[in-house]
Amino acid sequence: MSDRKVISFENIKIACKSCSLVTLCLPMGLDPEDMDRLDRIIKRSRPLHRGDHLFREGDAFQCLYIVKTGSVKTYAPSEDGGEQVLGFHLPGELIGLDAIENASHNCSAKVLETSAICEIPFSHLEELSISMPSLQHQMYRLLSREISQDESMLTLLGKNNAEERLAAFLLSLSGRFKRRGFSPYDFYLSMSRHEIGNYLGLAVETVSRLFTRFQEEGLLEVERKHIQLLDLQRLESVVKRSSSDTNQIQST
Amino acid sequence: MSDRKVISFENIKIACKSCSLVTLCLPMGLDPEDMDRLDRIIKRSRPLHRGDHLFREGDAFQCLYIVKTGSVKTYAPSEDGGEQVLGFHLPGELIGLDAIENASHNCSAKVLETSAICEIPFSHLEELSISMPSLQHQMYRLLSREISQDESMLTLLGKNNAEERLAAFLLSLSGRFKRRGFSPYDFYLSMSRHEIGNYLGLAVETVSRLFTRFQEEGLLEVERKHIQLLDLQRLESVVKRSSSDTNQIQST
DNA sequence: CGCAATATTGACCACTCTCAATGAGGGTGG
DNA sequence: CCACCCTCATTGAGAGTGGTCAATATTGCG
Repeated sequence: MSDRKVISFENIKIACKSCSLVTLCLPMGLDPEDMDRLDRIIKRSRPLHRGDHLFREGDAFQCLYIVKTGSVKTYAPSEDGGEQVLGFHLPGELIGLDAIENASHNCSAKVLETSAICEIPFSHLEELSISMPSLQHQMYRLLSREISQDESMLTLLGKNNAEERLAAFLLSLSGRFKRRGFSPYDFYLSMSRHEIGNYLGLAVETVSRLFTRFQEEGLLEVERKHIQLLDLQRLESVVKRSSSDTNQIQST
Repeated sequence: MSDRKVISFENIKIACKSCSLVTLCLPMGLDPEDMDRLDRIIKRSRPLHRGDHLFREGDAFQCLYIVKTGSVKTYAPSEDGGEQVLGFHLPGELIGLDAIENASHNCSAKVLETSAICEIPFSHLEELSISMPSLQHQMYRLLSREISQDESMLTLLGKNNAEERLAAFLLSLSGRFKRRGFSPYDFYLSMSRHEIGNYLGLAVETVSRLFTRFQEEGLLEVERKHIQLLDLQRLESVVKRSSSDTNQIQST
């Protein structure tokens, strides 16, 4: 968040690519030449603005996307105009993995604020991964991680009450900002209360009330989109606390 | 699928393998030789019994598993003895994809009834996929499908009420049985009411009441574990109906 | 400046959970 | 083979969390 200033398209392009490389390669031991091959298939896109779509449900699947700056939400639209928010994607995060199976997107992706996004043509990536076992392995890992994340989200929605969900959500954002070198305590929510509620399976009003309550309890300070987490530890205890569920299944 | 009768271990082994091959290769155009290479890394396991674990949370990740006969549940245990059921796995379905990332399982898998399960050592599979692009592609697809499925589950938990969840659950089972050649109308639930409720984020009592109500409404007939779906169409309409949610987010 | 979208707050209500009691199977041991 | 026990399932009554509806800020944008 600090001193990064996007000056020209060329800068975006360079910054964008290196960011994507980090996401795709971090734990791999790629030699420089492979790195370069990978780099060459990553395309920058022009800066996108609030409301722009990366893709819509039903679009043919061409590319994976990596957020360089800004943020993106993915959501599943329903016939009647409603939607289920599936995720919020911050810098460094990959979008579109759920589209590989039927070669068409089954959710839509919309940018929440002015964002720089890299595109990676999947066919190229796949081809490249044939001759780069470490890239193939990394792809397996990225796909697998997505599954794990969805599973913990299932647990959140299945077992946790409203306050636990919101606390977990804030801690998730906090951790992801931290990992990317931003402040884990002080950040801006690029999504609306409505979208937060939708994502967490809660009504807007519930989200709003909880923000107020958390603030009263000294857990955080929130004003509009700006939020400061004052007590991460206590926030964590909110998540874990009432997981004292009676929903235990006896083994046989 | 029809006349397959498992008589001996040797038969199990053969049936088991071919089943796994179907799962792994169905949409691929594998030549016989590749098919054979793939076949050779698939291992049968001895028949497992109700309550046996395929793996537990924290176990080192070695194998993927494919259900040949029977059924398996995966679940995320929590410290306090509770758990979140993540899925029920029927014949032909793959288990363990979420473990690739950190090479250790982050959920447990327990068989619900006497079951035949195939093991596929992931390291072998991965190695094989290096020289078999179509296998690699199929792996990407399988992983991607898992993500899609989890996402639609997120929508179910986030937006749908109890009756919609149970109806969707039953229809999911129905469809999966049908695809495997079993009756989509008449089957046995190998999981308890408790486990169904846990999976759907509902209390046991709610599940029980809903079964009763669905029965009163003529949607189905249920006795203990045996269930007959009498009106798939009406069941579908139960799922779709009250998705007339007001939780719509205006585009900007 | 005014309208529209977003947030907040309150009152009320409903869906589902919790608690509790009863009933029905299924397995084990006498 | 039956009795007993334990788990699982069902049903009822009451309570609580969170949703719905509605009114009122507040903000942002044209």
